[in-house]
Amino acid sequence: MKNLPIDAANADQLIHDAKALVQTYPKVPLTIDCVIFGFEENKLKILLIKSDLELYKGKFSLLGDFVHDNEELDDAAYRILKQRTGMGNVFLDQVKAFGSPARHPGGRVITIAYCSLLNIQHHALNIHENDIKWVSISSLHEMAFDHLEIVTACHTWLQKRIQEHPLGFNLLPEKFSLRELQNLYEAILGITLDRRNFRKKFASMNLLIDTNEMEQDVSHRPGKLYQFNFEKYEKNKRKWVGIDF
Amino acid sequence: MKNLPIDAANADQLIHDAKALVQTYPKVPLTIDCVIFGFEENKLKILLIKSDLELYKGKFSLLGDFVHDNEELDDAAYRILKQRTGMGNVFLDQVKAFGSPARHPGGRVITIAYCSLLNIQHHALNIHENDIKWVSISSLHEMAFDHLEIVTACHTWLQKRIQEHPLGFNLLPEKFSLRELQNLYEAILGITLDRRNFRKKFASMNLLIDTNEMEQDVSHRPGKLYQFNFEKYEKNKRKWVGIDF
DNA sequence: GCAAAAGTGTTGTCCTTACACCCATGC
DNA sequence: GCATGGGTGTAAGGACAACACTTTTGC
Repeated sequence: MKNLPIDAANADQLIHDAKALVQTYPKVPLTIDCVIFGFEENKLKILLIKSDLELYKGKFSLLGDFVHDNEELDDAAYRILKQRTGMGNVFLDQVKAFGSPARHPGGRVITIAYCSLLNIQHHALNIHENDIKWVSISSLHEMAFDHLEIVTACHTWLQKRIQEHPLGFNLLPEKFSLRELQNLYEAILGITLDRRNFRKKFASMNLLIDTNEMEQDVSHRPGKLYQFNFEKYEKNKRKWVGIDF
Repeated sequence: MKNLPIDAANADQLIHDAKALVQTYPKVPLTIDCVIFGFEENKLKILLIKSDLELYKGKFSLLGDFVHDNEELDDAAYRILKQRTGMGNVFLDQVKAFGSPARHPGGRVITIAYCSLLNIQHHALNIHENDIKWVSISSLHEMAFDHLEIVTACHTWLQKRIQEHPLGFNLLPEKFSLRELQNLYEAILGITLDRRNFRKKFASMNLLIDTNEMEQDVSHRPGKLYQFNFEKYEKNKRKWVGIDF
């Protein structure tokens, strides 16, 4: 189907009409909240800040901000992440919108939750502010607003995604041992895995590059260090078909 | 951690402060768009309306509306669905928020896409309006706004979900033949499946109830009709662990 | 009797699971 | 030499993929 060309004056009029229409729409405040995951001491952690709202004094809150005018949602999430951590080029994905009318005591605020994964030990990571902390997810029982619900949703999302996509490597140093990788999976999924089968599984994928380096400063036999072959993974992504529920 | 009780006057003050804060937040229009899937003539279809915006005259648009004050997002999606189809108690799930500044020609409008599955032949389905149509998803190449992108995201979402959860039954009559079920999977996934393996797969799940009824009015050997055992499924949901990418 | 789809089983391959012992290193 | 975790192989069972013929019904 081809449309006839619309002359410029008419197009202007139509856009003017569209703008007038949008003016009549009700408006709500819109924020982004980032659930920033890290992995440290074999624990899954999130980057949190003490709530700046007096009403939630002492409680932890997610890192968030409004979405600016003319800013893409993804860009807003990146901006928040960069402002708070100093790191760019980080894994980030939208998870879910939360918009319960009562979720903010000051009136309705819609928030879109983004999930981010980064390596806590990364050199570029740069957390100035005093009251920003890495908090173990298992120790979180209370948070400001509905942020515990948001964290739970993101954790569930992560548990699922990490089994289907090689996200977990974003939480590890560039070079890591198989033990670290397994600890990561066990921490996120909350289960224990058979070591031999775990190693066989990753060996059979042929997506780990042997760096010919070994762990340093460990008080036992050092393990080999690997890198994940993102390039190869991208080329051979599996087409996933299999009914299973 | 226990907090000391806060006296009522102080609490009022804090809430007042919170409200004052939220007043300062920038606001944007917020809508919900519903991608309503149906299955008819062995094709996956979506319920669409001709755009009411002059600028997109003749193009199809998703069914959407603003979110009302004090309305849960999920409730808003249900409201839109009910208004347009007459059906309640329908599968509905949030898929993704779309908020590109340029997605609406009249200015920034955030929309949250919801995905719904219903049975086109269901008696309660009640579509009055003339310009609302079931459109085959494979015939969609152009839509108003960014709605084609939204539809694509929902289709991808559905392809994934239908393999992991028994959603597909929402698109079929209560009683259905295995052939219909297979056609549904093939249409949604865009692949062909081995008939014997497909039947074996569902037989081994033990989640189909044999109704002892047969297809009527078919010009060949009639097939058995089954119902899905939602109750049993809910009881025995599999705990899904398996790294695979 | 013919067209059209229903219904059914077997085999080989692959993946997953369960499980136990020796090895390298630091102390 | 001992503690700690690294590294490896095998066998059994289960799931999946490939594949062809007979049966029932409408016309």
